[in-house]
Amino acid sequence: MQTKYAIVKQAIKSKILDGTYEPHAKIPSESVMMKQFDVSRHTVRLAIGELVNEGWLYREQGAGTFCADRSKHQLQQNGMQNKNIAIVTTYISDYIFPSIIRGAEAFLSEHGYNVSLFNTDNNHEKEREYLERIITTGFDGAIIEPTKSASANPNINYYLNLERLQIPYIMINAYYDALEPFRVLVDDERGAFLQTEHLIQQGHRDIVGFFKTDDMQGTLRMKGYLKAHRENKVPINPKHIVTYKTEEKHQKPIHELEVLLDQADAKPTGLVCYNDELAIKLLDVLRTRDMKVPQDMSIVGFDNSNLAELSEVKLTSVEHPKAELGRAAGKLIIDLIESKHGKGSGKTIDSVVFPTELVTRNSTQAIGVNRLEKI
Amino acid sequence: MQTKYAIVKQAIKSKILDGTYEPHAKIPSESVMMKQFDVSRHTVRLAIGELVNEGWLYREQGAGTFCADRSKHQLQQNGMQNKNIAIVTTYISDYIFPSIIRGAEAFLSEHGYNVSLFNTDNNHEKEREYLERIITTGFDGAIIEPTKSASANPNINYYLNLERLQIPYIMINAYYDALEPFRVLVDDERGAFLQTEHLIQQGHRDIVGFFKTDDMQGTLRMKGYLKAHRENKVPINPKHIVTYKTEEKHQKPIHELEVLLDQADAKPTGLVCYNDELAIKLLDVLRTRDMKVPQDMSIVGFDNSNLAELSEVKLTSVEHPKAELGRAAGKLIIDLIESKHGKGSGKTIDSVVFPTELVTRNSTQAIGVNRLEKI
DNA sequence: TTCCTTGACATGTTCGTATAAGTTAGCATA
DNA sequence: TATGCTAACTTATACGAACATGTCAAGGAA
Repeated sequence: MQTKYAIVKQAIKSKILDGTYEPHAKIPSESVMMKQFDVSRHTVRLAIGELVNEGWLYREQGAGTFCADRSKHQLQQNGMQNKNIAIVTTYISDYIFPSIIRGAEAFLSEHGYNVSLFNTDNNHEKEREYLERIITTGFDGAIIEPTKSASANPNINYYLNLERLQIPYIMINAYYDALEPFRVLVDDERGAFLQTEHLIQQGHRDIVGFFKTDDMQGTLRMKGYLKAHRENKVPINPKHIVTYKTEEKHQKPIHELEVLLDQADAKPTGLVCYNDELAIKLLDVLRTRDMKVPQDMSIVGFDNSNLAELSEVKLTSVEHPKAELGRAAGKLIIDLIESKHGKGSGKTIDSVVFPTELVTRNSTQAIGVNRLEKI
Repeated sequence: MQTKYAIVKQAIKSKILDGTYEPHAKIPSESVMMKQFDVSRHTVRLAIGELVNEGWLYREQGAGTFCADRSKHQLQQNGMQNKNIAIVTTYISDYIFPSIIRGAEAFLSEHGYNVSLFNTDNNHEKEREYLERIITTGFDGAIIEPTKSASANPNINYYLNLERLQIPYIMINAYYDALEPFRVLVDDERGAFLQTEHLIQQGHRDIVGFFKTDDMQGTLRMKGYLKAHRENKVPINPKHIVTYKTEEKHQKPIHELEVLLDQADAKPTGLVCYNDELAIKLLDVLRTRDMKVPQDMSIVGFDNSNLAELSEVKLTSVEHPKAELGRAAGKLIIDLIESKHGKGSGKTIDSVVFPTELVTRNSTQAIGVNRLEKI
């Protein structure tokens, strides 16, 4: 879509889908749109004309153009009679996401639902596009991993419109606080608390924490890291907190670690990592400097992914239920859909928070042992 | 009807109905009509535009406007409401499959298709269940990774039924020979040939090949392994071919390697692996025996997955296009769907075979170096 | 109060013009 | 003969202007 009329058309359609224009409400006149979009009337008419043809709007000469009421026809118009559920995630092919999706797919398939996948690349624009598609295609429910969950979401109207249209949705891994959605999560704060306390109990004092802070998980994990220090009365060196955004994940943490290793004072002896993916990357940095893990440095990962056991250094990590989380999400969305139809009215439906526990392997070591070996 | 564009519209419609304009015949160009009816081009376009919307005509930029074939119009109304494509794979969450799916999802999403996922767990029963679902739900096309592609498929009737119902499908990674489907593949035989020849050229003679032989890829890769020996006139020790089935992948190859390492004669110096996943597992076996890679043993993987660079030993491996393969599959199925509706009738549609190449890293070494270091 | 006029504003129709982009046939080149 | 390029023709997009026609509510006339 790069033509002007297509842009105008999309803008109008979006406002219909996110509920700005309610059924039978009048939309701005052609001349108003002309100024708004800075295009000629012809272009506006072309855009509106197509939307009228597609049934989104209707015109009344002399009165204006109005939003059509699609709710009555929606069921018949869209051919998907069967049970369909959309899964919207940030990165379907990376890291632990395939396992989560697999868990949900398995459960939903068993119960006769088709699963459609949408990948946002952590991009709000794409998220919006897919929410539009979910509304127009007539899905029965959606499992959504929020995009950039630490910041406010510009698509909040779409979620509210989902509620108005009675399409159940749940969020996994994180959620937008303002919506208070049903959700399936891991106890991230507690997980990071365990990561950090594990190192503190082994005598580490200079512990660097690496956190991706554009999503909710990262900020909660940072909170857990801080809490572990506070409760154990270990002072925190502000330099030892490294935050980064998704776009920076390939460079910034690596660079920051190298800076920290180069400095003379308060050299870190332990690393708390946002996830295993990062831990493996940092491991590579240490390898190039001939630092041995765990003798010279302890590392704790998060998610207990398959990466944790692949390398010669098996990572101590925090368990992430992955497939079970996916299953739980599948179960929750089905419960919501069926309770909507009054089938399982007796059930209590609740969000799920998985507890976390530490899986100890050989990437961490008490700091005393470290010293003994050096002597 | 007294407006000018209505008069023009009616005049054109009459000529369609009385047969002056036959189906697929070109109608006079806009500029000709301008003169004929003595109206502006805009008026002509308005008249034609409405007829296009009503399905009487279709326009092709650069070529002209043509009379539609109304006889086929009814078919389209039944099937084509939403654009839905099914992807059926053996293991959606493991290894390189997420990347392949991601590639296909990206391409299909860009082109307005919804992607539904089905996971067979390499199980014919499940495959059958999903094929039924694809037929009954009314998908527009399917991308299928065949289950146990080395053996005959009990669901062949379902595939034939797809053809009868004119639901296009393609196969990826492997295919059932009897069906001769459109397909997107990697040149597996050539890939394994490169793996093996690489070791032979470095002086290795006792090369063990590990192949999963319940799918087509494994049998083709074994063929490439044999061919490389034959063409380079290196005799093959039958003990040095290890075959296994999917269910055995966690035990049998590991066990067989240990047996081979324990025996006295013809000790292997190189390992050709079915894929990187196996290579990493075998690497762990060598670690427990304190054998060093590549000094004591050379290993070649297949697929150039992300596993290849994670460990301290970076794997030499054969490139697998993964995401590009997914994209190509997406493109192929869209071409098939659209050619069915007569849109891109001119295109030539063909299966795709990606060439393979070896990516050399430090898991392989010339055998001469090996001996020198030992002395 | 009721009815009618009227002006503001909405969409509907029609003209004109310009540039962009895709298709095709035929010409020129190898 | 085959290939590549160009020119001519087609529809696609976009701007601007003018006038027609239908709606509606405010305000004056009956």
